[in-house]
Amino acid sequence: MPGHRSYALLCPIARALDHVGDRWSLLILRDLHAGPARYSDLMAGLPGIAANLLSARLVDLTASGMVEKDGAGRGARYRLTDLGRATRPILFELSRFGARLPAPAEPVEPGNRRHVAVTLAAAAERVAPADLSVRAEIVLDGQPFSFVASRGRVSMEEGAMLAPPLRYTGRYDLLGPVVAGTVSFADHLDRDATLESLDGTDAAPFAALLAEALDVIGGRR
Amino acid sequence: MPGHRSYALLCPIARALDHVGDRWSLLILRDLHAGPARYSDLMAGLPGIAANLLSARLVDLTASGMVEKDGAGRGARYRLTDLGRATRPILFELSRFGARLPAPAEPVEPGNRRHVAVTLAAAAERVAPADLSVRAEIVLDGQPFSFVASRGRVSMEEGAMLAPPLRYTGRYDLLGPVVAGTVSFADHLDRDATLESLDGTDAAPFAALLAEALDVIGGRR
DNA sequence: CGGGATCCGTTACGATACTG
DNA sequence: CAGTATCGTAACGGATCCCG
Repeated sequence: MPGHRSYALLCPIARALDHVGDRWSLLILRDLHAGPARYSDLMAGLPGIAANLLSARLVDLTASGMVEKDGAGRGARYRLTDLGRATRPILFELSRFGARLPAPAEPVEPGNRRHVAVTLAAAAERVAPADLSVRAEIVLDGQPFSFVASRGRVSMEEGAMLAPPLRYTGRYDLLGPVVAGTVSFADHLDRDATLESLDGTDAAPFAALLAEALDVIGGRR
Repeated sequence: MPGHRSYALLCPIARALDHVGDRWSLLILRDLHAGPARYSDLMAGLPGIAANLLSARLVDLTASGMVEKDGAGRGARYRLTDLGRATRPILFELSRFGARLPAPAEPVEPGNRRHVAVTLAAAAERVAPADLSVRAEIVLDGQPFSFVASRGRVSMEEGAMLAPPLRYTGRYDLLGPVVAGTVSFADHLDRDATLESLDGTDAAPFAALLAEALDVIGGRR
């Protein structure tokens, strides 16, 4: 709510946009869905944002009760509250819609891969069987995430996993054709990525879950 | 894409926001989900928007392929394309999130009730059995909508229905407590609204669908 | 050096007035 | 009725500076 430029309508959509509709707000939330982050982590994931804007948005989101600040000074971290986590379906649907749109001519490279976490976790949760339990590390362009599915819930947070049973290693840009449906996930695993079992666990259920999640993102399920 | 201030990122969320993230864009789409509308209809549903902004947004949304213009001059109408209709899940999730937030102190009254259509239709579709067929007129604050559920799909468009089998008549503001869960839908029908069968059709399935849809909006399902 | 705050030129927004 | 034109104001974006 910067400068109190509010829609002030009865409609819940307008109310939501009063809190998350400002420029950068949803992208900041997107990054925070990958776990707590420092100011500079967020800067790295949001190419083009001005420092004052990031500050202002973090203040706004905190005032709205969606973000909390842990600590102060050098090691301060921002994390989502429960209300902030409730934005996941919004981000997920934005992601599905965005997948239908043509890619921009000159994409800027973000400095990290945090942005994939929301989309992939939410998509996987749409198709995860309630009786499936998976722990796996996902490494994208060298950046590790810990992926956990359990009782129909899926989370994906930035950071290496302790003793992961499974590990997917690949490049973010090579997932694009899989999402678009022009390359099958099986072919992707053959040619462009690796999926290893580190303790003998069967990798097939995890692979199937990823394949279905990418179908969801691509709008094929 | 006003002034081409684009996020230009690889992330599909950023790509989506490049097309629908500008101020007013999602609220314009929201109104158009209730059916084609003239310029002045949209102005009435968007209190506070400036005329030049509405013009500019309609141009942007048309350029993005989400909106089409029918006719020219006095009777021109704007309508959603298939791509524009694909924004419904985004609006629906925004609506569910907005329902969790405190209502603004001084809500401005919009000049029409078009904004309810997306939310109610999307919510009803979440719970509509595939074998349920319902045609009903919904009149909110005197404004009629035609509500149709069939084969698991639900639509709700502004405008009176031809020979409706059922008719719900009520006030928008009195639905708030039902969404919030403080008043049951049954009590709402008893005290605050009317539900009539105009040709002997059983109103119960329609009532049950509405009740469940309001639960969905309120986050209880 | 990370985590911001300050300053300033540019861009978008919002209100009103005006035109076909 | 359906917009366009104008203009003051507010927000954004980049750079620089400050503070621990």
